[in-house]
Amino acid sequence: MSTAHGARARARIEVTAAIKEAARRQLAAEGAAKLSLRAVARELGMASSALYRYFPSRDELLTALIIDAYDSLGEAVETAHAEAAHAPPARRWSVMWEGARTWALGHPHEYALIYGSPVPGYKAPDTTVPAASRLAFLAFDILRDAHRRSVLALPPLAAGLRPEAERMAADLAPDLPPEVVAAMVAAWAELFGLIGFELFGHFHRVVEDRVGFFRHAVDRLARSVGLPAA
Amino acid sequence: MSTAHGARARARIEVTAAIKEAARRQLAAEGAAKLSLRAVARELGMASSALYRYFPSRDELLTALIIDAYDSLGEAVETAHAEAAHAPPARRWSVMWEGARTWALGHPHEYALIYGSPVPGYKAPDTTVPAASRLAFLAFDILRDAHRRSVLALPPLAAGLRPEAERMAADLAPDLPPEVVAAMVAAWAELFGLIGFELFGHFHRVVEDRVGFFRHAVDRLARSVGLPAA
DNA sequence: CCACATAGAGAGCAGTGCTCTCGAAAATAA
DNA sequence: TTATTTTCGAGAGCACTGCTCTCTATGTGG
Repeated sequence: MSTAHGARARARIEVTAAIKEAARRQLAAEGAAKLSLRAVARELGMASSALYRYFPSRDELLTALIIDAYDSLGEAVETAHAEAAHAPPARRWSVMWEGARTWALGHPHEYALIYGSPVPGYKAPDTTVPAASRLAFLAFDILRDAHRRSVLALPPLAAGLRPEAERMAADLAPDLPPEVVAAMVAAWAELFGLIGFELFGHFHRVVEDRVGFFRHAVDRLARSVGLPAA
Repeated sequence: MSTAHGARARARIEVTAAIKEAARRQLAAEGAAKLSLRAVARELGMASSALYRYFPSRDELLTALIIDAYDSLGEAVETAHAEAAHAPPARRWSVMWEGARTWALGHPHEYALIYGSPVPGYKAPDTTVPAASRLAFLAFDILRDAHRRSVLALPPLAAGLRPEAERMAADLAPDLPPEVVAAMVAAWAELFGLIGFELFGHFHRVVEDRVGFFRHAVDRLARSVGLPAA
């Protein structure tokens, strides 16, 4: 068991959680750039040096918050999707991406942390990969459902890209057609492009009906990955 | 004339340019987070306080760099596009977006500055708008060309989004069909989603053939805005 | 019980953005 | 030309940052 070897181990995970909680509050309020270890320590009433017993550096704390943000997004999307879990694939697709957008609008700084510019130098530690994959897994699950129901069309695929598409399919979803997997990866990036543009102000004075615009794009991208019209 | 009222005014713009140049070097080398006014001053051999005669704050310096980055991107894309200026619209479309991607890969930190997460609090000053619009202008120009040649198809448009599309068209490109304008805005965000994902490492271990993948997406998005196949 | 590992405090270092004052130099007015 | 005002740069200083030490209590495993 990794739980409660004693009062000390228990205290450690409690303090770790408290640090992350305070840091997350600060992150949500001021953004990653202004997240200060000293301020976190101050809020918790402890010396700033003591914080280094739990996180060896500011970047490590940020990495922990990044993983949490991925999980938070994944959980929010899964929750939003749950009530449409038995709906047709196209509907599930819409619901999941609208869930993603809603989470992003509600957690702009967390979103910026994971899908904006990488904060420190350049490392995206491999530890973030599993948390980051939750969304993609759900999307592939929806596509698999459509495939099973034989309502999944094959998106066009340039001949030159076929080997790459087959490689991606083998890695990500061997039971789906390569055309679909390649289209899905593109749609994935494009959807976060839409969300990011809205969130970071690039639609300022350009798009007014944000909800309608996003919904329309989600629909179009659904067809681009082979899903039938909603 | 705003030029050279005297040696003083001339010196001022020279020093201003030198500051921006040093700052840009530091930005390209270390990223926006590590851009330090004191380091810039040190590099120029002047007191850090003297720098405040030229830029009232670090954020103002960053804003200046943001505008420069937009201009740099716009110029790079226009230059790349120039040699295909008389090619068919679909070819011009491909060339311009590949130019955008190339610039982004060559200037990752500048790209992060303008299309990544907004750096300070949240303001995207209106002064950045004209520089930021150069790309969109070029894209609309290409679409206008296709429209004039009668090779521009009408993308599908949900009935509910028509008013919004008409509003966008009136604002951005009154001589283009609303369906095209709406599709173009979406494609614009989606293309930067693709570029950003590649640049920020989200395609790590997912997409290998980055060039082919991007090219394919650009082609697909060309058709999504009504351009004929290349 | 005791040696050991651990958590926390406090001081301190090098760095940051930014503000202030003060002297020199340039531009302008008389 | 002389006098005045504006501008520029330097230096000191403030409050803050991340991070590294050393030192002292305090739980923990043998």
